[in-house]
Amino acid sequence: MTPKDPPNSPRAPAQSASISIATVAAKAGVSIATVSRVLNGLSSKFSKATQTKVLQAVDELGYRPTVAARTLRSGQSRLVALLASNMANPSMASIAAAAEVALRKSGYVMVLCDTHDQPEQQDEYLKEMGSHNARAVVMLGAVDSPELRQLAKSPERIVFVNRHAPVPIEGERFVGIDNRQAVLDVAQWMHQRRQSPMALIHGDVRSSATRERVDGFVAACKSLKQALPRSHICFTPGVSHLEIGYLGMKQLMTQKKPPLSVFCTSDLIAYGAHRCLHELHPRYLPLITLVGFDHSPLNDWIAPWLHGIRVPYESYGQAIVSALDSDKALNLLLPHQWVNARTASAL
Amino acid sequence: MTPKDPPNSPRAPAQSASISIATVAAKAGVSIATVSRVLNGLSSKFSKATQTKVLQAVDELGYRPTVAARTLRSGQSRLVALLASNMANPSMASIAAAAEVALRKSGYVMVLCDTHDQPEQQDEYLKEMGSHNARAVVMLGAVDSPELRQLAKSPERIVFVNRHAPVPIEGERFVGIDNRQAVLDVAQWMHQRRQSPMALIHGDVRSSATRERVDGFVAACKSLKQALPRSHICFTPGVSHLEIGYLGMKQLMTQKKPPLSVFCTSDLIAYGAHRCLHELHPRYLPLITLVGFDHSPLNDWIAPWLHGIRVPYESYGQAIVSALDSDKALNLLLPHQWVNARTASAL
DNA sequence: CAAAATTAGGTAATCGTTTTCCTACATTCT
DNA sequence: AGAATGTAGGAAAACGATTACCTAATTTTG
Repeated sequence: MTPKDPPNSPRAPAQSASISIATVAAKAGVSIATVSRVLNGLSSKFSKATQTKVLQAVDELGYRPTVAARTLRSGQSRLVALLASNMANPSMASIAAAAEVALRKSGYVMVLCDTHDQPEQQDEYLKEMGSHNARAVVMLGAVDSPELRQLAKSPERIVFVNRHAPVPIEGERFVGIDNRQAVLDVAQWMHQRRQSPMALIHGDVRSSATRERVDGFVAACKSLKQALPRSHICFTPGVSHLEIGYLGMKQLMTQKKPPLSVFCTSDLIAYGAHRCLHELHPRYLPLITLVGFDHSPLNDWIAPWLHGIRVPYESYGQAIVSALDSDKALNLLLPHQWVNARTASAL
Repeated sequence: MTPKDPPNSPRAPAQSASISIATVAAKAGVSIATVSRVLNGLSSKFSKATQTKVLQAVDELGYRPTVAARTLRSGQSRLVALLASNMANPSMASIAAAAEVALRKSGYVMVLCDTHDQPEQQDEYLKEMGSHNARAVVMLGAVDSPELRQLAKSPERIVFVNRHAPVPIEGERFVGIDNRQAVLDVAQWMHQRRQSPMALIHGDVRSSATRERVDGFVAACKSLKQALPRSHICFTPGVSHLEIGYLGMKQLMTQKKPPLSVFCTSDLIAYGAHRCLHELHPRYLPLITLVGFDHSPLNDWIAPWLHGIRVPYESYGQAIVSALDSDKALNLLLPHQWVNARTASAL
């Protein structure tokens, strides 16, 4: 037997005098349970005097509850995962930034994940968040996947942003804008300018947001009796939005009558279209009106030639929190806004 | 005594058949401890046969360990916090995206926090991450604060990116580029073009990265015998980089001899300078060479007129992980690159 | 004024892991 | 052959909170 106990008993890994709820309880002269109740605001369970004592002890010790213990016991955490389909897109980054601030203000902690629009990645993250007991998942561009369908059974734990759920789910919490109204605004504005022919370059319609914009724009043109031939609707699958814009514009310029105004379903597409004109058809640059969709704050600085719909990304944060805390289905459509280009001619 | 036990024992809150390590142990016919050992790769503690049994049970049940329990017991988590000083800056967003991918690949989970460059916010986040037992904190633009000094005592738990620690700390893990060499490259390039006079618009020098760029550029000019009068060095405190650029350029254009080439210590500053020229002095636009610093991928599309240093943000992710896993101080300087503007004249 | 209800707070079980002891063989060394 | 070492795995003690249950004192009610 070796009962000799060396002076340094390295039982705790590296626990430098970690203060737990027990420390607080001892200092305040109450039980652990009482401390917990005070901290969780379980009123009618403690007196004013006790509360003061406890809070003072907490303050003096600089105590903060261990998240892991709380999560383990209660089965709930303050973690909220934001699954974005593509963080390279500035509009997603804007939403992520806004969400982070708003979630933080409501006491949540945001975990950022980039799914790259791939179901496998998305599932991996969803599982991961499950084992973290995440309070909820904010889907910023969801794709269909097994885990998502599984999770959809508790819709209060998902918020869909911009893009609707890939399969209809009951009790969906949604945050976005009224795409159909927005593209109607666009079509009317373009129609009034009488810059025919018009054209459309769009992204992948598997995204509900893009689908709404495309369908809505086509329908609006029809109802305005504004021509929009098939040849003037462009989409290139499998490439980035920037390239979709570039290739789309390139194709449009081969038409007999090149368009005088082009609606792009995202700003990135419009950037691409602009680059194409700039590189290949600089003389057309001042003649062709480009209309985008998103209008990130950076546009004013680096794309002053771009008209478009401004999506109020800065208010998405609060909206996401509202959707999260809602106890029933919610379809939160935030107000969009038409924005004229700052410079008349293309830069 | 009340030994009557009603059929429904609602002890567990809402635990819909949650499978724990015990479930796996039962299914595999081994003890809980063994399952844990297999899962954690504690070899020489189980046989090949047992391993197979356990892994099969895990697979069949789709078991995933509860993170909270693991964290609580071991005192360590896989959480890594990324504290960014300003997520609205695209270069920060790039780094965040790259870091997320690399951290994920190494089994970490990234939590994103925006400190807005404020010490109080930073401290709040640092405390929060403490109570989450975060494995480490990645400081993307640190400011001095009490908690940071506290945390600096365990330097293996911090990685500084781009901006060095506000106070010198022993064993600092750093990831960035060689700013002095980069601005030397810039100065030489500008000098060779003989587009005098030259000017400099810079950001807040409280950031070590900016300070290195400013000092380095001034020193390089001196050693090249290239004039750079005081009046051609601009900085406006308290506003965004975009505005720093705008106001700086505006001021420069009031000089007797306006500069023909301007170095901006960040791309955003260059954007601002460009907007100023475009709005107020369009005729100078083709004459003045703008040089930026960062060169986000978007530049090729929307700022083809901009020269500058390309910072390899996409490789920051791996570098951050290396710094994190390093057992000693580390100063990781990634290779930068000079990039010419894609278009000769300003767009 | 007795019964009922409310308030205040302590005790101990519990969440799901990891990890420290053990024990029991099997193998290798002297 | 006996001792030492190594391998395989079980039992049970943590980790630090939350919360169900209980008791006792106080207040309200009929």
